[in-house]
Amino acid sequence: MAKQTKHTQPDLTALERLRAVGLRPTRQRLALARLLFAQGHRHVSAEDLFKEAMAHRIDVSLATIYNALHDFTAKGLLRALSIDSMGSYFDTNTSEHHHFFFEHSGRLEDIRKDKVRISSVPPAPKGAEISRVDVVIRVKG
Amino acid sequence: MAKQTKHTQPDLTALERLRAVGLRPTRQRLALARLLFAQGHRHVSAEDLFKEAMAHRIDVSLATIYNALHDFTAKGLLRALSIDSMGSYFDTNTSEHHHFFFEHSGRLEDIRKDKVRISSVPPAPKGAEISRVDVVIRVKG
DNA sequence: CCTAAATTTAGAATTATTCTAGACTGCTTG
DNA sequence: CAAGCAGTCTAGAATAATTCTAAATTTAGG
Repeated sequence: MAKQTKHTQPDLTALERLRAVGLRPTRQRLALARLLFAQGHRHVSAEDLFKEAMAHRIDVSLATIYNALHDFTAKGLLRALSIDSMGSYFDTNTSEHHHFFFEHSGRLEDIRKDKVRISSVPPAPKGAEISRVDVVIRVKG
Repeated sequence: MAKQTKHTQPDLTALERLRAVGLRPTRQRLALARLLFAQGHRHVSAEDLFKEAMAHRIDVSLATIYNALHDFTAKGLLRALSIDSMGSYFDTNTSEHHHFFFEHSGRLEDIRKDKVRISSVPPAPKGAEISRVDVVIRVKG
């Protein structure tokens, strides 16, 4: 129970996480980071996080939620997802992985990278470089 | 030049397409279908199509553009895409295929199905059924 | 033609997100 | 530790994409 990959560091405190990426550990960023990374991996929208913060009596504005989500994403603490229209989601799992998307509920579920084998992809168009391959398995039912 | 798959029927008129899926061929649906399916496969936003219609002196409201895009999608004439946040796109290619997504420009490019080989996917969660597997290859540069 | 049901439309309303400008705060320095 | 500045936070206005509403129009059928 000591092994950690580059992308899974459950033991880091919110403060350590912010310091590690060079984000100033302000009161609100610390509080939000604690909410986001306390539990296992999650997919949250700005509104979700805002409500959660309110429930925890954390006084933070919606604008700050957006700022923090974007800052965290820019620094690699989160990964932005946009699978269905209307609304972005942020994934606390920044490691390489894929998703199930439940069409009726809009819910997302992680799929471990090794569960999907992509044995061939086309070469990147000239001048371009592949930055990521995202697989979304849409399910109904 | 006679072969056609279920999903590629370049010779159909707009009228035939609408009739085939049971949509009433109104003046505006016909005009929009002509714009959408005249040329090769495309990725258009509501705003794109609206501007294109205006350029062609087609008098249609933006609300109707949205209605038509959604109706066409529901009937399988289009496929909805949402890869980056802000803005949905509609793909005139409804056959099984994937996409390149150019991160800096936001442009999409189709990838033929056979160019991507997915040799294993996880089983659908119990009670669910896989409806589609979407692969997006994000490229930068 | 006449009617009923479907469609279109202008404009208001919603929703998600970003922007603005001023107030506040964390960090560095003296 | 006080001072100051850059970075951050916030309320509220502003934008942008999309949906809704209710009325006017059009299509399909007899």
